[in-house]
Amino acid sequence: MSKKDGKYLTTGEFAKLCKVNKQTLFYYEQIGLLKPVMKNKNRYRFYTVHQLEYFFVIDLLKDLGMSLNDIQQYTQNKSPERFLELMYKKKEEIVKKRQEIEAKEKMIEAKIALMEEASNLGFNEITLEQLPEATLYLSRKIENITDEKYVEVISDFIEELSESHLDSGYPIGTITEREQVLKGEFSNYSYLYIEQPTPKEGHPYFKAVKGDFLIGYHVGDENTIGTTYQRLFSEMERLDLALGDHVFEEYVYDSVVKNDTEHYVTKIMIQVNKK
Amino acid sequence: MSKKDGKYLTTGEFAKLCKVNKQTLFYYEQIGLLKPVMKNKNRYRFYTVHQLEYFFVIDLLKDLGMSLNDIQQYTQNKSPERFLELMYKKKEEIVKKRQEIEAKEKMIEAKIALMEEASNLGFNEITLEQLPEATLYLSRKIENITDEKYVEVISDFIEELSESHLDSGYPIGTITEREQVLKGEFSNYSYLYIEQPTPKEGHPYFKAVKGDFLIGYHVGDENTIGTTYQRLFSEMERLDLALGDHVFEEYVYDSVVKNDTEHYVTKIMIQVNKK
DNA sequence: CCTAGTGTATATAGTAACTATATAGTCAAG
DNA sequence: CTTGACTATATAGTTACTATATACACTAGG
Repeated sequence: MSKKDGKYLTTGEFAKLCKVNKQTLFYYEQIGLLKPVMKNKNRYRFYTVHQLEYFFVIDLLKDLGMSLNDIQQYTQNKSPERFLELMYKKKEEIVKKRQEIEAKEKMIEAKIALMEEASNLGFNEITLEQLPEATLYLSRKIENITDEKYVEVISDFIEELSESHLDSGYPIGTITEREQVLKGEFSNYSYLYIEQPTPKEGHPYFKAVKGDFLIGYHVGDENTIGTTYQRLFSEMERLDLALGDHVFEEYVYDSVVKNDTEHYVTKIMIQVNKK
Repeated sequence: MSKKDGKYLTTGEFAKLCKVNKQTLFYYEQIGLLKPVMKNKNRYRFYTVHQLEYFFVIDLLKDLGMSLNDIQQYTQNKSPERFLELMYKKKEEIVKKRQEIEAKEKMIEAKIALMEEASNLGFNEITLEQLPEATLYLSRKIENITDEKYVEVISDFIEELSESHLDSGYPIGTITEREQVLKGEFSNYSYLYIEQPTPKEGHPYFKAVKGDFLIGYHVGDENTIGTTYQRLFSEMERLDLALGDHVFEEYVYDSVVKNDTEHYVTKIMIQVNKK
């Protein structure tokens, strides 16, 4: 074979360079997506290095969510203009995709941070802490709301988080106002919130929190959260503290982490004033 | 229904927030991945907001290439420690994935740049240009090589490009040395190369190119490239230029762009010296 | 020259993760 | 009391592989 003929790659060699199964190449040939440049008398397939570049573009488009069928459609009727057009479109898509990946990276970092914090905790301790300023993105008000409205608000809130890329990976928490807490309506929340470690411009509903908080953990189902509140109130009295404007609740472990509700942990942060 | 009961989301509502098909939730339930917290007497499913966070984590893990089965395995036997461990691993993976996306973004940019350049060209013109310094990553020497060796070198080269993240999206070009060109062996290349617009540290095989080049385009199959070389040689004589050390060839349009080999375009860059 | 071992081929069946379709029960609004 | 928008189950189809079974081809060693 001449040098020129030697440029051909067998199916196995080609598959290895493409990092795919040989069968995949048969499949691509079958659907008319990528045919070997030639076959010898024994029907052995031969590919070229140029086809490798072809494959890489197919792989790129596939990665960007294009179906093999759509890719095939494109290859049937291709031209430099159409290719350029396609690349412009895909450029936009990949930028979006990169941003999504970055968001997910932050989400993982947030989960790690939360887990590391939680692993150092004794959930029986009650502590008095001065919390630094934090930026919270709030939902619409949900106090005394009807069931349908509640679902609507939650839906809108979550929708908005993902649309505005505000989903930080931190858990969704709840804010209860002093008034409801005094009435013992611990689950009659006023707002949902999510913490934003790196606040973004142009979102009006942010609220900064800062001040003294009495912090405790409720282990178990939400039904029994009243008992933990009582423990916290006793401690408040002992420390001569008055109930502040808000109480914050956050899930520390969610269902992803533990199987059984008995081990669910809710972090309760009661805003307090020194008498 | 009390406020507490109102926290439940129907399958449709939940699916919408998850941005998936309702059927997908049925499927997840079937494989034991995500069960609604309760069903009413009519077997209507009800989900909670906490399950939404659960779903997001499933979605994250899925995105990072974990199979539903593996995710299910994990959820069967989960603990804060295991979750943290998983997150550490996934953090590494997502960083890698982000880098891949970034590489592909660059690849698209490179393709766009090449296409835009090509669209402004008349392929019949021959021009004399002074090319700026460019960084090329070279393969091992392939001059007078055997067929098997040739395939091996190409494979190693491509392997290395992807492994070292050197695949810039620019086409793989060839370098032919003066000696072979004089003998008329235009396809007896000495090296393969790929251009690196943003060179990286720590890769020894780079070679910078700079100087005067006579540039022309061959339209059509590689077999007939000799005629275009003759045209270029005539032009060299007319301009009183001497053949320099190397000739570079690059595919301008590859098979991704055009269907027919008759329209394949090879850019030929002949290094020249003024006599 | 024979044979073992690796490669190639085709044909067909199986898989994962949906996705669509058909059929039927539920429920609130007019 | 019916209409329309929901819910349910069951089952079949789809995409993009992936594995298996069977047979032919090629190369190197005894």
